[in-house]
Amino acid sequence: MANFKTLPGFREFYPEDYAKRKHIFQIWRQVARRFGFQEFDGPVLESLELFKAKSGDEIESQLFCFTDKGGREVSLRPEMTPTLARMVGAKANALKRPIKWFCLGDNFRYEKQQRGRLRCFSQLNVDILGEAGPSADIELISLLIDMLTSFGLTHEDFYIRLSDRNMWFLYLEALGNDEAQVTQILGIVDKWERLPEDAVREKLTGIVGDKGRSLWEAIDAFIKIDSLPALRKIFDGLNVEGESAERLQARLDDWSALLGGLELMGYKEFLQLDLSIVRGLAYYTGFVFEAFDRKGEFRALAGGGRYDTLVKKMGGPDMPAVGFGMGDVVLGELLADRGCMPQFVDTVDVYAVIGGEEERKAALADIGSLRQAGYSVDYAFKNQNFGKQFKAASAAGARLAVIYGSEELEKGVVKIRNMSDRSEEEVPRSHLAEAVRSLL
RNA sequence: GUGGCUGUAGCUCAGUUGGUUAGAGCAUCGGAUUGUGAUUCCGAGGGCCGCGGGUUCGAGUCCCGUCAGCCACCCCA
Repeated sequence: MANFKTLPGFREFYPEDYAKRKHIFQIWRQVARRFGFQEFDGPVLESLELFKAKSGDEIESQLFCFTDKGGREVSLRPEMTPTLARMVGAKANALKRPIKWFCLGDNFRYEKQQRGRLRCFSQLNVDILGEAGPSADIELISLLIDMLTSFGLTHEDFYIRLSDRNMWFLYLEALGNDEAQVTQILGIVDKWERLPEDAVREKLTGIVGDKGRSLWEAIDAFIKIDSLPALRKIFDGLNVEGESAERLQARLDDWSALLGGLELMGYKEFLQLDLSIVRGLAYYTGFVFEAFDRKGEFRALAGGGRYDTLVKKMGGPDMPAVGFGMGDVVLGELLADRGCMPQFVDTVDVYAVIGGEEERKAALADIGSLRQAGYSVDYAFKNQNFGKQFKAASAAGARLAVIYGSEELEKGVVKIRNMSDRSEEEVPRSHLAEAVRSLL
């Protein structure tokens, strides 16, 4: 026995834990459907190449991958996006736009586990494909906020940090950097807070030479921007002209639309413009966002953004896309911390309290009927005194106890006890189902 | 993958400078209690002290290794 432990990073769900996960899944599904998204799923096991194609060869060290019996290099899925991109790409011409899909399933990453990070976790993915404008981003971010508030969280518990890789490109190119340099610089921006300042300056100098010093100042100023007016202002100081000026203006208009739309929907207090978010891997192409708890005690709750070029890269047609992922692990920790987790495992409607062996016959007959009528009913397998049975009824969360005592059965009745207010009434056994229905 | 800390019952923890058969509370089960959810009382089960090796007359205790967990890195799709 003692030798058969769960593998590191894999969880077992005892009923109490399962109830918590089920609660999370229920809200995820409920809100996604409220927003008109359709649920899909793909294979848990895919070819290793699929994930390498999206993220590069280096990803292999973090994949739960192996060679199968047919000699195929395969991997448990670390995320849904490549599968989604393939599925959408394969039927792109037949699918109604916009494509609004979500998926809920287990994902696997071969990493050393820590709090908030396991090797197997459930993740919700929500994506909109086929819409390039900010309406899709608005829809997705409002869905994310609505989902978190549906768990009982408020703007005092979490917020969304909004950023934009496009804006970074416009800014850094206006400062005279080419595309390759910008990509490298964004890799440093991602680590801006975590690396010591000297190390950051050194890396910048490595990319742009003597301009490293002024570039550091410029990036530091850009990261500190926390409002749209401040963003406009910083570009005023740079003489952006011609085609770049047009792209800049269009992008600023997108920002107005995004923030304006989310404010109209009542989500202003959840939003924070924060350009320090660029998100690690380089396939994000526009708005990016992450949800965090306000106190900063936990890892990111959710993260996502635009990936307008990925579907094509994965073999499909040109297809703008935006999506986010949210795992059950960090969310579950935050919900528990804020008292937003359900207290009880599944409960029953009725608990039958049985006086003895003779009474059991009548009870079993009625229990069968009640169950067929759709009520959940539980009862003790062995004869026990009433006190124990009421205790068990209470522990089972029963709303009603139906009492089968010799006195009642002689009169052809049973006693129904309302477990919450302890009131009791006698009803004829022939009318039990109706009585239960009216009391529940 | 690297480093630090921690492993005793299902849970929370005691366990003396190394010394007899490893304890408590909670939880579980049984009983007091075959007509009502509380309280109380009595009792029971439950441990290769993470695992392996070493030192010693003797190891839960000291040493080494290993595994697992936590924390910080790396990474975070």
